[in-house]
Amino acid sequence: MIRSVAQSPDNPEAEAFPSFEPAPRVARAGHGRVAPYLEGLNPEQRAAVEALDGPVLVLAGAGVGKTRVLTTRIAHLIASGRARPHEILAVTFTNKAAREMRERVSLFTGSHQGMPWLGTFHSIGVKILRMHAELVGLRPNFTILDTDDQLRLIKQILQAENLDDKRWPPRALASLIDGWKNRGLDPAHVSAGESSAFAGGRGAALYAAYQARLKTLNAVDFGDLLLEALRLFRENADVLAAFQSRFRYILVDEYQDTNAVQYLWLRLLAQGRGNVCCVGDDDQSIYGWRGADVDNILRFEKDFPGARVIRLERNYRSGGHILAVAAGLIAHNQGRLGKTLFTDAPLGDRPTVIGVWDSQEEARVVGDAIEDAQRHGVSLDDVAILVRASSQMREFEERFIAMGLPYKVIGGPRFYERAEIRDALAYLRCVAQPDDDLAFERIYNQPKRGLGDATLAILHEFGRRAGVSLMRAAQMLIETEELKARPRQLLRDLLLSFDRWRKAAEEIPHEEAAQLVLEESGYIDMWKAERTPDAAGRLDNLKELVRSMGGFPDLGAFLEHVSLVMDVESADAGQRVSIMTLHAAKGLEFDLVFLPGWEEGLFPNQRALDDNGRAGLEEERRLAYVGLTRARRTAKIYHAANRRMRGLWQSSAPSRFIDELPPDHIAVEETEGAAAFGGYGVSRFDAAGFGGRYETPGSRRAEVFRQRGDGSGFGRAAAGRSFDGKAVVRAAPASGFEEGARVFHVKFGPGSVVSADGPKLTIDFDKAGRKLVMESFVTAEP
DNA sequence: ACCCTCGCATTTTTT
DNA sequence: ATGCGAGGGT
Repeated sequence: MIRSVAQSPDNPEAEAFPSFEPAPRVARAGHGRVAPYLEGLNPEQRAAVEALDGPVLVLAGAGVGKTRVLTTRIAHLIASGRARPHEILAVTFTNKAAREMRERVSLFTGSHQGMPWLGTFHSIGVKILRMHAELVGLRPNFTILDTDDQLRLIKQILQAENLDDKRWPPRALASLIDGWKNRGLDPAHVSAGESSAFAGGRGAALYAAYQARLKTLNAVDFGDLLLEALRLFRENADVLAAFQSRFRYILVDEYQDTNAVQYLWLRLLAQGRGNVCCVGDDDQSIYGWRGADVDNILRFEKDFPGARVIRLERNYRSGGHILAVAAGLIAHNQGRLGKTLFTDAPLGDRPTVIGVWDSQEEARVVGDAIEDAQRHGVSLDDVAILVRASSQMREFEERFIAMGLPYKVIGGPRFYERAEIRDALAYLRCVAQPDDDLAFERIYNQPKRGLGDATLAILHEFGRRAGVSLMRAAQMLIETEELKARPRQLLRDLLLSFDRWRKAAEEIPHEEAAQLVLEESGYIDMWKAERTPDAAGRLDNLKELVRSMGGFPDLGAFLEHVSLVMDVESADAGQRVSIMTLHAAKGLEFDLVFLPGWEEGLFPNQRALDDNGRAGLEEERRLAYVGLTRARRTAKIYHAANRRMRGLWQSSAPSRFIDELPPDHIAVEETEGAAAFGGYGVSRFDAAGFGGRYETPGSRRAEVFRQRGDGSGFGRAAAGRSFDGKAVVRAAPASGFEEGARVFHVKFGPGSVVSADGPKLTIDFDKAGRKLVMESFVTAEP
């Protein structure tokens, strides 16, 4: 609810966030005076900072100063003498969040005092596993496989089992294993029922084979970083006890995103001192599809009896209308902890719902709106387009290129996932860890050096029987007659090179060694010789890779960083509009937010509904909530009556979420294209005998669902009103017009057809000039 | 070893 | 539509 609309001059967030410098001096708390870092917190924030002991759940809605509370809490723990930095465990999900927290904590504590146990779940998992690797059957220098390696390994296992990879795709097994690991299941605990989901009941056995293979490779995948850490604690009470007493205080960020393993792992640790503080927002739980379990946060008070729950509901980001709309929408979800954002800020702009004719018009009007905002002094950096699916991005990109509007796409393919970077890293891995078979396989004939599958098969076979890695197998085989002369020589050359590179790595700075490896191996030359347009970019990436190694003490540290971080910070110059998915937008904020594609099927996404029923719908709704709450000043929602999906045009109904927005807080607009259609086009259809159905979005949706006959559970009456007459949805009549045909358009008058593209006609109108119009608006000239 | 064609899927993504 | 991967042909 909007509690007050008076403008507050002392918005603590607005003042304290951008200007943290100079770093507040850490004063001793508890001398009667309030420690300076506590000043400027609102009462709830302050309660969340000061409730140090016992379990605490901080329900932090969007834009309530969550990060500030977390970092201040850490500062308070240290300043009050409750814990020293190395006695605090602070976990986040993303590297970005960890980095941000580390930076802000260091402003309080002074940069010399690091927080060794502040990091992502995975990085902390690695750290703990390296300390006790042997207890889970690994050597301390184990390698961390990325998804690519993981998949290739699974492929090999399926091949060894003679499974048809058409029928049983490796990807499917990979995601099953991933899911099992997310839920804390090792192969022995996978139920027969679940196991039957793959290769006729062999799922669990294949999982076991995969785990065994990882162990022989001395490797772990991402899931293991959590699962093995859990196993370590479960099977070694002494190790667990040591960590329980080490971590006097535990903080968890984004608790709503935790999965089962993370939860179990945390719970074990928290059972020690009991000082666990989880911060999260059940309304922003949008990662259920990758194992996050909202129930963890919903169950917190049960899991941790006597837990204190603190709600942060004072929002410092958005105007009152935006918050009211977001609140009205999310209120349609059941199973929430319940929390309503409010603000002292003015009501501000009403979120606008805009109906457009099709996705091209959508891109056009969004582009125009951005240019308009730009003219009014809005920086492009403060503008974002948040889409449900990345396939929606293309149309915006095309339009923005055409109009010369600078943009950036957030969350495309990541740096360390590029093929050339993976290849280069594979070389470095082979240098650092000669037994890294997956790395060796990747580069042993890359660039082409005449070593083919046949030789590799021999190495595999020999290595397997001798129980040694591929590199060692190669070393042994070049001494014998097993291999034909030519491959033997080629292999010998390669091994000699690696010996040389390893020596170099010890003697010269590692980035120079890396450069040497990439040059001498012919890898750089391979790309230089390639004359495809993207080769230059790849060479740049390789340069960037080598350059980025400079910041690390040695090759091993660099490789560890890479496997955990998987991305580099990119510095980009100039103002740009951001285009990203709603998922990628979580945690960000913009003055002006565009939310296109609010149509049934796309958003809420049909697949989410089909796969997960009401839970899926509610997660979609949370996604909508996340999108709306990104906006500081203005949110614009679009729905198109027609959209090209998978190559063909489909008509679509406005999203049910639009009906759920509180009508008093939104504004409704429609563009000419949509208006003409819904407006006086209808009577023409009637006259023309098309039997034009005049429908509300709601009735149309009802019909769509009736036809579909699904049971996804959307019987609930729409809470809002519908926007009558705004978007009539109809399939385009089938008949066509010949090129050159004389036609009459309700708005543009007479003209001649130039060309047709499906239901869209390009027409030279006698008076209005050339226009692209929908066929359904024209009739043959009388 | 390379190229071409065919078939297939196509929500969201971190570590 | 489009792009990616596998498989087959040259």
